[in-house]
Amino acid sequence: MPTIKEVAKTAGVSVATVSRVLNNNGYVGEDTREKVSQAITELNYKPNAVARSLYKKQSRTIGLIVPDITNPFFPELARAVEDVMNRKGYTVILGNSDEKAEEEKAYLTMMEQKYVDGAILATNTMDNEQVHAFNKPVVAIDRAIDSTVPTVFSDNLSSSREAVRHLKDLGCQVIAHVRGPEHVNNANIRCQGYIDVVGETNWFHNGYIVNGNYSSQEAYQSALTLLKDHPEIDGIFAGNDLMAIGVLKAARDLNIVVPDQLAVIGFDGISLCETTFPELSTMAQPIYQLGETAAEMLIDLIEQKQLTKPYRKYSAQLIQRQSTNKSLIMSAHDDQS
Amino acid sequence: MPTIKEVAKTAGVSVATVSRVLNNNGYVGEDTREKVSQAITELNYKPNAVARSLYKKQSRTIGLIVPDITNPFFPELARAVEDVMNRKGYTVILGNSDEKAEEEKAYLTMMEQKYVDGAILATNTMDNEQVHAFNKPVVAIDRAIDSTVPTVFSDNLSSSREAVRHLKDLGCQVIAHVRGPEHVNNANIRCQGYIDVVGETNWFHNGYIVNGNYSSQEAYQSALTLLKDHPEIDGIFAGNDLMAIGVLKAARDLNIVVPDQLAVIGFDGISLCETTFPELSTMAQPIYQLGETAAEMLIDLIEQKQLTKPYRKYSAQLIQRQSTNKSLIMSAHDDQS
DNA sequence: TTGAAAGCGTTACCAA
DNA sequence: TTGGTAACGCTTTCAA
Repeated sequence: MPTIKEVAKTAGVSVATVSRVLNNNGYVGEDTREKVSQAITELNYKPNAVARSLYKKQSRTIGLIVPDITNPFFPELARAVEDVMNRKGYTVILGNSDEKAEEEKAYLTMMEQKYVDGAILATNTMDNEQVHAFNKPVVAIDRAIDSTVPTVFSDNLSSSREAVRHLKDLGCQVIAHVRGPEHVNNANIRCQGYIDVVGETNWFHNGYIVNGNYSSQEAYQSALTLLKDHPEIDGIFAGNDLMAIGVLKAARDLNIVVPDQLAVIGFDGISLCETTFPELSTMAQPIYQLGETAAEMLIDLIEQKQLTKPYRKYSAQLIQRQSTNKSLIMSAHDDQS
Repeated sequence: MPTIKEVAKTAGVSVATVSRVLNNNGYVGEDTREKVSQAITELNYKPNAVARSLYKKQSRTIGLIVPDITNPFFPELARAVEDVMNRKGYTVILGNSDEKAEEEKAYLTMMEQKYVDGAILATNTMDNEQVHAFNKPVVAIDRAIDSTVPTVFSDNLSSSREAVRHLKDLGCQVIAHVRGPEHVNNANIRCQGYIDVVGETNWFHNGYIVNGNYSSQEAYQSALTLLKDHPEIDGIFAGNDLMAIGVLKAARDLNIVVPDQLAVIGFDGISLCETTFPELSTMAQPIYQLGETAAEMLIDLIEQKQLTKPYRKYSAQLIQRQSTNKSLIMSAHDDQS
């Protein structure tokens, strides 16, 4: 790879001049500019980004840390982030934290050492201390780290309420909840939304809340027990789609027909929902948009622009599919009669 | 962030000495080493990776280019790559190419400018010229770029044959194929595998091959037409799982019962297969392993170790689930009788 | 065993 | 309008 020096030499000018035409600043005579441009194309010169970074203390690189890219929620998010970053000339470093604090910490130090310009953290185990020790712009996705960290997230509370209300509207009498892990903030909020809607009913008790740890497998097991112990349940709100899929499986194994004996709704809006049978209703977060917004905010932060709104709350949208389809329930009843 | 200079100063030694203890090479007296270590921890010093890169012309960073991280095949691959890279102290840059040659080219030049140490290319549109212009170690995944580029891939030919043979063994009489895009190498090979097995049968003609472009949607449409036009079809081999899911949907819409009226098998082994109904049989590639191997090969290449085998072929494994489950077919017939 | 200094490829300041 | 040069933070050679 040719360096700026060689370009200067073949153009017969100094490196300073080459640098000027490269960055398009300072005065450069029209003819010299021409000579330099020629030399550049002739040598197929590409500026060395590392040398630039060293001097400028920035790298046009950002870090994206997710718990696990294998979790279907994150590829779409990552794609959105990468799309806007790429468009703006930034490069994305990807890290899987598995929600482990030490992993996240390791990524952050690595990023500092590499002069990363900022980071997007889609993670639930980062403490404020670490984030502030990381002395660069950060945007949190999906969870507020603390009030000083710009955040983009979904309105988990009202959306989960809406999900449960949807089940109610369908005519469900006894609605259970398969919740996510207790150490995950949004899981707690979604659970709260559920309680908000059904907590005061006369049938409600805590036994209707079981933990599925945001995992399809675990939700399957929990739902199996739950549905066996409580045949009266005719609606389930799962804290995410993965768990809802587990619930669907459990119902099938128990010969419980969804939606007519049991309505099921999930949360997140991952594309998996369309491949299940019956297709899964869900409170769909605008995943791509979340990622896009986070990326745009981070860039503004990096470029020292003022953020108009450091907190960006989106609401999830009810997508009704077969797993809570009333007309489907009706026709099923019709068939039986 | 403190620099090596400050460390040297507080330790009362030269930067050269600090560098020596940092890299653990050259002679350093026991007592000086101690002093330096103290200073390092005292200042919480972290070496500047960019400065290092500039000097060493390497960055402990590799690039991973995939067509689209949103395609369920790639998160697992990416995860595998990231896992081994992370373990070995490398950082992963992620790029989505959308199979566009110019995007890929742009990523490669960016990577050169950043002194990336090598790249893993999971892509189908890279021409040899570009790859060789990129003057760094490269490992291809899923497609041989050319014989000089180390590659890890699945044995698409024999695996697709096995898939079709599986359908035959089940007793399928007329087997169709929903193939992937024509410009994608492995799609052609998988199609060839299908032809190898059924091409000589008396019922076969080209109308039984339709294109689904590796997309669930398009496969759905194609399958709809195919199944309507050819009710005699009782087995479908789809070129990937996504398309198989589309086929499943089409069958459902046409009230064709899988597996007893129509057996369906996919290819890839993405986790989606377990969430469909009926659960999808597939030729499962060892996706994680492919990624792992590619990553390990790349590291060997970077560290100038001799590759024992520059071509690594894995065979996909038949995973039989409900969509081709014979006993299930049997019991279904029993039920009807 | 240690230090001085050159060099990695840029940018930006100061002079000319 | 241009060039010389210090500086970015590190590694390594050479000398001491």
